[in-house]
Amino acid sequence: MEEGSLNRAAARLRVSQPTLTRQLQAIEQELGAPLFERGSHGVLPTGLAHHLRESMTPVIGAYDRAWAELTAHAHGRQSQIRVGYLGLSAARFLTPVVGQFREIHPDVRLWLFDQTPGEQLQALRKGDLDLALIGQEGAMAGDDFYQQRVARIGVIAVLAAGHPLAEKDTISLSELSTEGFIVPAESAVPGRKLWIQQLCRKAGFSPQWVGETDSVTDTFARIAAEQAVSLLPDYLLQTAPPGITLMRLSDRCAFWDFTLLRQRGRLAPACRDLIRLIAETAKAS
Amino acid sequence: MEEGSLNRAAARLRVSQPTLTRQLQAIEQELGAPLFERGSHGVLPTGLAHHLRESMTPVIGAYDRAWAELTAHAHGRQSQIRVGYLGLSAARFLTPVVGQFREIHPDVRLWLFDQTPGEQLQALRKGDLDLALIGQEGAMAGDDFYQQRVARIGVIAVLAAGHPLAEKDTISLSELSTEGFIVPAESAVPGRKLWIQQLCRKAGFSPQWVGETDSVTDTFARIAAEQAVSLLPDYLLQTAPPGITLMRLSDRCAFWDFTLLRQRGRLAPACRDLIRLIAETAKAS
DNA sequence: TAAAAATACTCCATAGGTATTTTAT
DNA sequence: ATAAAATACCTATGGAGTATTTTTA
Repeated sequence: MEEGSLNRAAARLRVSQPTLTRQLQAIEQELGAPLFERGSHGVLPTGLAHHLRESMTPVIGAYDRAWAELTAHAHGRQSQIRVGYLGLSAARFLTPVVGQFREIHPDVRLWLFDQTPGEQLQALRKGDLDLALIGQEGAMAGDDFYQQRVARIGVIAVLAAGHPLAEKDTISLSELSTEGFIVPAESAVPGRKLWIQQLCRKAGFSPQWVGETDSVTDTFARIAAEQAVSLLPDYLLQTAPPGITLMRLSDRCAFWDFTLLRQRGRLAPACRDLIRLIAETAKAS
Repeated sequence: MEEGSLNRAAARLRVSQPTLTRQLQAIEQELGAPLFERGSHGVLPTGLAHHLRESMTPVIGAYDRAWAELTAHAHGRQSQIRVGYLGLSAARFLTPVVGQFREIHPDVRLWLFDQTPGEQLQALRKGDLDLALIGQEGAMAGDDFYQQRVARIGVIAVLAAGHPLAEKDTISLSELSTEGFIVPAESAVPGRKLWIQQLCRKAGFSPQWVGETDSVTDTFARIAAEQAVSLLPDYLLQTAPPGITLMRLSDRCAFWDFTLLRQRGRLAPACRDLIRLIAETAKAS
């Protein structure tokens, strides 16, 4: 269209004139109507040619931009990192890190998403997250993602305030062997039930399940109401609501691992730095 | 990504597994980073693969929609017709046609653009119009577009109200041979000057130019001020402002052709119908 | 008749298939 | 040991080039 001549256009495109003729004929045949009218003066565009240019130019532009973004990403120059975290817990590691990271990589945008472990895993699987700061539940991800332990923390027992054991100074896991356990639903906190099960087995008993809940709040409510018990990582120690007693377990083998999951594939420098900062902060705390 | 296995994906895509492996390797090499991690369990997508899908899906969608629109157009099923017209004149032909057209093709959207002849030609060249309802200026388009005469109308002389000739009952072109002519600029009304020149030559003289203007209003103003003259198509007969006298020329060979220009290429049925309606209306008037 | 596009014909690159090997669990 | 991906090797199609013919102003 710009040259008005297949010969000139072919020269500009570095192909021979017959080649361009054939390419044009192929498109015209596929479309079912001519794109140019030919004459001894050259070629003149039809209305269809104008429409083709009008509608395809933005598509090609979008493709080029997308491809450029992809190659940049592939070469480790990514413009954003999306991190999922568990509001109640990870803020402890994450908050101080954000500022440090911004200093090292001011041009990389950091997105933080406060999500339940279940949501984090789902987001990782959809590709909506690059990193997930997840708890013990990370083990559930199996080999779907790269894992790295960030910190190992203690375990607390959740008891109704009026529970006999709540009077004691310390508590060990085996003392809970006859209690009824309540766990969050698998969809909300995948692997929590399994983790409790494994802890109890190490303590020599098998837990007795009396119910599933949808949230931490709900768990507390039912424990208070039904005199049941549960186990939690100890970052929740300060959050006991009225009617609930939280007690650190004395067992040395009872722990909870803070895990960082990341998308498979090459690790971009910016992402590597972020992970390093998080790990250092976690180790220090 | 959906199958989690090159074998299954290859089966779904109706190609062999080695073919898919090679295609994947080609893209990975071009990108510079792997899209999948391979194992004896199948393949698992990297973050890059998620990004690729995320960014390319809308591009492919846009391409498919654009191509569908183009093939529809190529097969004569166009969803719109864009018509440029000269407000002062073409409304006469166009207004009654719009309603009739809507009855025949209720699904085809009609866009009407009030433009000067110069703008119309430019829009046609850019592909922004499908049809242009243009005056004598259409002849200037040469062979760039398909032409069709719609109506042949008379010519009027433009005189200052106090001009000696303005007193007469009729006027012929040859009586203007000693007058000074004013024409709109070539950019605004291409070919107007040439048309007047040819008319005068038929009447046996060569016009004397005394100026160029930017618009019809401007032309009237300068004619009134400088006692100059000009020629116009007779659809402007009723529009004489104060201080200006418009008189129909008696010469039978002085006429002005109303021309319809259309984009090159196949004529869609809807467009053909529209042109037919315009031609019929013009003939009747 | 001259400029431009279309065709004829040839060649080679590449995409695809089959058979086989390598790898990882 | 088995399932899955990678490789080796071969074939055929299609895209590109050169030389030539056809077309039209």
